[in-house]
Amino acid sequence: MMDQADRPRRGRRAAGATNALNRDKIVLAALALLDERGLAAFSVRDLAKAMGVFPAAIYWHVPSRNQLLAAIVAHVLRDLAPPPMKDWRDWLRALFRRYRAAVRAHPTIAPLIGAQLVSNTGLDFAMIEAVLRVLSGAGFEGQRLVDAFNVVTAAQVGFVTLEFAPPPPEGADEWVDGMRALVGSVPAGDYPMLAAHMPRMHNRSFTLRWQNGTVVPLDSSFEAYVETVVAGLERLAQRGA
Amino acid sequence: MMDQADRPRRGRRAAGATNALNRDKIVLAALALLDERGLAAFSVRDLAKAMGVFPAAIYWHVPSRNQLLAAIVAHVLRDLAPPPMKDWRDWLRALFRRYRAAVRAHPTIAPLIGAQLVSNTGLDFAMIEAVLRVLSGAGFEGQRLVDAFNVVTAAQVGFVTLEFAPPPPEGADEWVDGMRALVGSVPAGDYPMLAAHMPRMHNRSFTLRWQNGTVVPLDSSFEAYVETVVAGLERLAQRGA
DNA sequence: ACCTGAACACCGTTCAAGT
DNA sequence: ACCTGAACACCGTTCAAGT
Repeated sequence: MMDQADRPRRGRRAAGATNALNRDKIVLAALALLDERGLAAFSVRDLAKAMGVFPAAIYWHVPSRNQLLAAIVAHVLRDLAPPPMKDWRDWLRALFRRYRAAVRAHPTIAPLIGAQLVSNTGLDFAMIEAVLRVLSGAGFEGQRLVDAFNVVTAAQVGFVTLEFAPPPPEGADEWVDGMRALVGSVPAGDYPMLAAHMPRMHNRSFTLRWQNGTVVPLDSSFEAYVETVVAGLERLAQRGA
Repeated sequence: MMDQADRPRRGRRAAGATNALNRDKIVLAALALLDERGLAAFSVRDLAKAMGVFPAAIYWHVPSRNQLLAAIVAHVLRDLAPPPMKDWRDWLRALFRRYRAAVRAHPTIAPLIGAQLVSNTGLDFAMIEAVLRVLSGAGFEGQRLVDAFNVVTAAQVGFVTLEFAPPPPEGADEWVDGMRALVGSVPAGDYPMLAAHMPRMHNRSFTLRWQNGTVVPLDSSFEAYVETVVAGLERLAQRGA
């Protein structure tokens, strides 16, 4: 959205000066730092240190920490649109799986996705167009098409955001132990369903786990989620005017 | 999960000393501050100031800022389980709508929901049991029941997290203007579907808006989302063994 | 144009000391 | 038991100054 990096470059920096700072390098270095240490530990100052530069240097290329994080998210989520397919259901399935794979490759960004309206640095017109076309092919029109677009976007984000929600800071063993104990101490009298299914649920379902999707992926649940959304949209399309 | 507030109270504080600090009062004051100024502006120090106390006083009742935020989320999301209903579809619809209403009442907490695994301060066994029972009544069993539980949990969070994602800090008028301009400048030749539907989408669909759900609620899309998930689960239940 | 060096106005959290 | 007062080790961001 037009920042310093878009200004014309008339500098006389020689072609060999490959160690110059720029926005892309900053984004990549920041992403590497995030992958390594997590979001909670990420700071512009540490990023500057890692790049061998003063903190203020970062701010010549990037307007703020928040916008930097938005740019990182946009980078991780670029090129998600699947190639054209015959069946719109398959295309949506592919989209959801690609999205999950992208976040899984950089799971520390998961909480950033719903964190800001500003994630539009991408504002991927091609992506939106592709989703609209596919949903149109499924039979949606007018406001119902717009609603279906919003459904797809929300569905894309929902499961994955939760699956890769960050665990407590390392060394919080008390929390892990407490969580295990709590989950292991469900009174079967009061909660028979929960007690009966606990072997399958403990550390393997939302709100009953102490590790996130990087350690314990919820593959079968994710596939059920994808099928739910696809089947639901199919039904919604049939109901249409 | 057992913190200072759970210790036995043997103090001789008189019954009239109603201005004493405690965990509940801190949670409520913090929530009020969040509602007022937003998450980005929230600090423990400001909270202490607002309560007429030194920052360190907060830390006698609450172990950390993060745990305080988790407690706030748990408070906002308490008592979400709808009363028993004849039709499991109606029960799920009611759950999703109640969840949205709860977040809508305190929208600044939206980004916190997927932000931590530690939101378990609640760990609402009753809620989990209710969802399991309802889904069991719908025909899910075993691992498929667990998957369906995860689908419901993820679906609950997905749309609402996006709908109420925080806007950029106030005074960022350049961003709003830029966003408007960008959304208004879609080349119809390259993106015909997008251009055709722009009147319905601009500021009213994800990634093409500059205000969030507190200002522009996406009611019809949310209802479509709910129907999608319910219909999808219905289909999934029928497919079952 | 791009970066240094230093400063400003904050943070969350800890800890000895008071009562 | 509960809070004060002060300190520690950080932050994001700005800005004059250098090259």
